[in-house]
Amino acid sequence: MTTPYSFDHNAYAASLRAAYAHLTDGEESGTTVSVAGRVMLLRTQGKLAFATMRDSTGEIQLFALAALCDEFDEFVKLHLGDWVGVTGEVVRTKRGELSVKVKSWVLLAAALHNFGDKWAGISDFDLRYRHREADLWANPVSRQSLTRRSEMLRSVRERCWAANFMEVETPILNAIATGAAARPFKTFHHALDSELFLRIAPELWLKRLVVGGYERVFELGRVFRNEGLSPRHNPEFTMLELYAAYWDYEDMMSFVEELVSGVAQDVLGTTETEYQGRAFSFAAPWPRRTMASLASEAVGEAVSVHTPREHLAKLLAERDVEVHASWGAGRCLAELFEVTCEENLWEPIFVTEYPVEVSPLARRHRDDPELTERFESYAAGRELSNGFSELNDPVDQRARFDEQARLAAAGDDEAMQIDEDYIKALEWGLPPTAGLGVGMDRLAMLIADEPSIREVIAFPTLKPLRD
RNA sequence: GCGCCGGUAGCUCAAUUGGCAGAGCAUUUGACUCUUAAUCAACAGGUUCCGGGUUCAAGUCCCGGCCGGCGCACCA
Repeated sequence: MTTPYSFDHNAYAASLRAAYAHLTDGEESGTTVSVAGRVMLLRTQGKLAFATMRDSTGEIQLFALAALCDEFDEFVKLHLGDWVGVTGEVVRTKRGELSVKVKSWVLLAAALHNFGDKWAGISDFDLRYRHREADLWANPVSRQSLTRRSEMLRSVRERCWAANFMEVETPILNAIATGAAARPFKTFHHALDSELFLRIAPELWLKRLVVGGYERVFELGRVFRNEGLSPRHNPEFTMLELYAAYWDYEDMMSFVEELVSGVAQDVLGTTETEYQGRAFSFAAPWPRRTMASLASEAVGEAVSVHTPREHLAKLLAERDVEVHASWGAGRCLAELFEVTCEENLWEPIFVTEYPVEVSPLARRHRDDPELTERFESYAAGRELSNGFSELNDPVDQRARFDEQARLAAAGDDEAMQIDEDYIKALEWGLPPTAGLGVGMDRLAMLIADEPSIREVIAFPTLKPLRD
C-alpha cells in the first residue's frame, strides 16, 4: 500500500482541548483542522464510527459519519495502532466528547502488530524493555517517565548555563580508566594497536580543562562500569560532572541543593512530592552532617577516623561485615556509616568529612589531615551526588595514587589507577576548585517516581537473546 | 556470579490432587446513526520458553538450558 510522504497538520489533541473547551454538547465550531496520530480505540456503530486517536500531546476523538466521511467503509476497517492523518470540523458530540468530525483522512502507516491489551496494556518486562516503542504507546506512564527524564536534563543544562558553566566533552575511549573505583569495559583500537577502556568517569579530564583556564565546566555524559545490574544500576548511565574554580566543597553543596531542588521545581512544578508512596521533599537547604556524627549516633558511641582501627573492625564484625586486612580506620568508618546509616537517609542530606583513605582525589580537610573536604548527598536511602574540594597538590596526589597501587597489589581490583598525565597537569597548577558528580538516572528515578533505573532509561541494558 | 520467584493464544490472565489447554481483549465475518474498554452474534487462533526424564497420562513432578523480576555480592 502506498502511504503519503508527508502530512500537513495544524492541531494537536491538547491544543484542541484547550481552544475548544467552551463548545457545548452537540455544538459545531465551524472550524476545520488537521490532526495526526495513532488510532488507539475504535467503536463502530453502523453508519457512524468513533475512534480515539492519540498524538504526542494526548487523545482526541475522531467522529466519522458515513454520509460525510470519505471512504467510510475503509475508515471502519482501521486497526488499533494505525497512524492516520485526519481533516475535519471540530465539534462536541451529543454525549459531550470533543471530536474532529472526519471529512477526509489518510492512512499514514499501518501497525502490523497490536499494542497490547487495550485496557491492561503491556506488563511483561521483557517485552516492554526489548520493544520500548510498543511500551510507550501501550503505557502512558512509561512515556511520562522518559519525558520527565528529558525535561530534567534540559533543566540541568539550563541551570548550569545560567550559572556560567560551559558544557564540554571529554574522551570516552581512554588508555586507562580512572577517576572512580570501578571495573571498566575493555575494547581495542586496531589502527593504534592499543587496548582502550570506556571511561568510568570524566573527572580527571575536566579538571585538566580547569588547569587550562576554563573556570566553570560541566559535562553531561554517559559513563560505563562493568558491574552487576540491579534496579539501581545499569552498566551505562548518565552522570553530570561539574567543576568550579575558586569554590570549595561548602560552595558546591549550596550549588547542588539549589540545582536539584530547582530541577524538581522546573519538571514537577513543586519540590514537595512523593517517592514510592512516601512523602519526599527536594526543598533546599539540606542538612549537613559529618559521617562520624551520623555513624556515632547509629552505633550509640562516639566513633571517628581517629577511633582505633581494631575497635571499628569489632563494631563492623558485630554487624556481620567482613573486614579486610587492608582496611584502615578510615575505610572501616566509611563501611560502618554505610551499613548503619545509608538506607535510613530519606530526605535529602549532605554527609560530609569523608576519610582520606576512601577519597583519593579529594583535598585534605583544613582542620584534620585524616579527613577530606568531601560530601555525598543521600536521598531515598541512596547516594545522589558526590563532591569535594579538589586535591590540587601534585605531591599529595602522587602519594594517594601510590596508596591506591598498594591496595591494588593487596587484591583490590577496583583501586584507582595512577594517571601520570594528570599529575603533570596538577604540576602546571590547578587553582582551588570544587567538583561535583550527580547520577542523572538516580535523580530521574526520584523525579519520575520510578522504582527501577530501567524505567528512566529508554533502552536499558538487557542480556542478548540466545538459542 | 549466587539464591528465590516467574515464563500458557498477538496482549492480559485462568487451568483443583498429574487426567480432554480455557476466558476477555485484539484479529476475521456479520448486525447496529452519539459511542467512551461501546454492545450483540459467529469464525479462527497453541512447539504451555527450549531440551531431556519419570508416568498409562505432564502446563502441572524431576534434571539441564534460555530470558525476565526481586534479593545478595559489586557499585553510583
